[in-house]
Amino acid sequence: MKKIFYITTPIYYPSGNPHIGHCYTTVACDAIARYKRWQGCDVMFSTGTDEHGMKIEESAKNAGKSPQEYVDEIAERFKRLWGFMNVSYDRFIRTTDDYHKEAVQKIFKAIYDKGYIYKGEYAGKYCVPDESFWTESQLVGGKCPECGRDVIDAKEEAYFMKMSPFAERIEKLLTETDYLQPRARVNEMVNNFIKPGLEDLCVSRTTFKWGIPVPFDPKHVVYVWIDALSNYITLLGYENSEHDDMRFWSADAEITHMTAKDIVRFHSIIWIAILLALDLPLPKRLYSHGWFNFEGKKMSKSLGNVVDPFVLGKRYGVDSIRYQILRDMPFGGDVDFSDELMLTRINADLANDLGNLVSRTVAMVVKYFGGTLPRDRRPDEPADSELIGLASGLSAKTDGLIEIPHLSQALAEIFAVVSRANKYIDETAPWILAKDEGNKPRLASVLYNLLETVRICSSLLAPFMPETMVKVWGQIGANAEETAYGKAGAWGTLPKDVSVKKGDIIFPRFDIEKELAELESIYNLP
RNA sequence: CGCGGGAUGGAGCAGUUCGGUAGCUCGUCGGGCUCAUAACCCGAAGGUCGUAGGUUCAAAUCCUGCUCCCGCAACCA
Repeated sequence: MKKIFYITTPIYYPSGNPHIGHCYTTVACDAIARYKRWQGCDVMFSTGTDEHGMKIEESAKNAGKSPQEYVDEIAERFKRLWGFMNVSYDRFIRTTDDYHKEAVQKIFKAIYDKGYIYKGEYAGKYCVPDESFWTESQLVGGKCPECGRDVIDAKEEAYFMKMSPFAERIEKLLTETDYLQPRARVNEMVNNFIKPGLEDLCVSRTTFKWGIPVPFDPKHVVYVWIDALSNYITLLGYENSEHDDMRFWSADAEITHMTAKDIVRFHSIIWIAILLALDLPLPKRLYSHGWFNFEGKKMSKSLGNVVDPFVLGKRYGVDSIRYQILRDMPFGGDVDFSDELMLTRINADLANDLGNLVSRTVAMVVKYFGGTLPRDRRPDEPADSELIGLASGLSAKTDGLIEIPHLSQALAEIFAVVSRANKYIDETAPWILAKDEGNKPRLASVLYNLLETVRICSSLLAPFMPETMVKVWGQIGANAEETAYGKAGAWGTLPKDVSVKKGDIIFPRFDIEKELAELESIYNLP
């Protein structure tokens, strides 16, 4: 039976335009989803937008639009970006989708009927003119963060979900399994939230209307938790007839959530409580990655340093951007993003190492053999064995790293082999072999070994850079069958008399100084 | 004493679990090569691993104090 694999991005809050951070999470999921499909798994890859709440209501009002018009526009922008970035999601959920709203009401009711939800009072700081509740930590200098005026202590009726029945099982999941990755976050969650005692969770509000009404008490709307987190199951068909894919949320499914570190709490505590309340299986892994900081500072719109993925993708190529963000985001921590770092990475790895390797290999097959290798061969065990060993053992390594998922390291392993291949060219010096007709069989072996190495590396890179790797295959004469998962570890897959085809430069090299100046002027446009 | 993470050659990072000659990429300098995208290959310089102590035959790694940076602190990917 095929392995069932489900991977999710968070559903993004469309209070602004999507940026490089959204791109990272989504492209990482995309690479994993593509890799899993390539391995032959039954894959579901989901993303979407979280469209309810007070902020949306307000942003819409400020823009002079209805909330629905407003979110329609922004959801469209997210979809456009994912299309542009070649994100192969299977399903895009919007929390304003009818089937989702219907299912959330049923979920809310179900948890209520089990006795886990009760009516109580929400106490907080209230700004009278803005009609908004704030938490202590949201206040700016003790004042309303929106308008800067004084706030008062106030209470409102609200529904709460009990957390204590689940605390022990949540703690066990975090401390005794590999669910939450990286491990360092486990302490953060346990020490900050579980040890002090989980507070019951406010799951409804009455101060705004833009949300899903509580079915048995419609002056309340369902607050973010049950609404947004449930997307992971409603999009599979839970409590609705729109979809029928609950096999992805079964005990047989390998369920992976990917999020940035800021929403770890929601996925490691609240979401687990909801699932336990519903008696549903628990996901296998929550991978939380760090942030992109822009030259040391956190990205934010107010600092004006939000990186626009459309600009970068158009200028440098979508695959190059995909590669750079996945390669430079290490496991766990934050990373500094800068245009210079990005261009350096693209030049060094993609243009100089990989692109140039393809280019020089293909050029030699054309130059020395007219584009088609002869069948006569002379292998040389000692000289070839290291390269062949590394290349044919590569997929076993990346398989393991994708599993964890250490994407940056997986890419590093692949590029170590690319580098080894470049070195192999120097060691074997094909241009010298070419001078002696008697060495032609040896020369053919060398070039074949290079083509095979490129075939394996490009197959493994295809989930990360889907568009350009197809171009590579066109040049080295590889077809779909030869780049299949089963052939990634099989040396000698290309036909002996393989034909290559020279093509355009796959990854052009950029003049960094010039590009930095150009980008500067683009970003400084009014 | 709210919780957690970090500080490693000019830049960006790995190594810290379980102590044993300090590693990678970029940059710099020198050399090689000419198949290739001014690419590729080889070599070199450059670090008292934030700081002060402690444990040990031996500490980037373990322990203690301190300094600085960052995140979280109940809706920021």
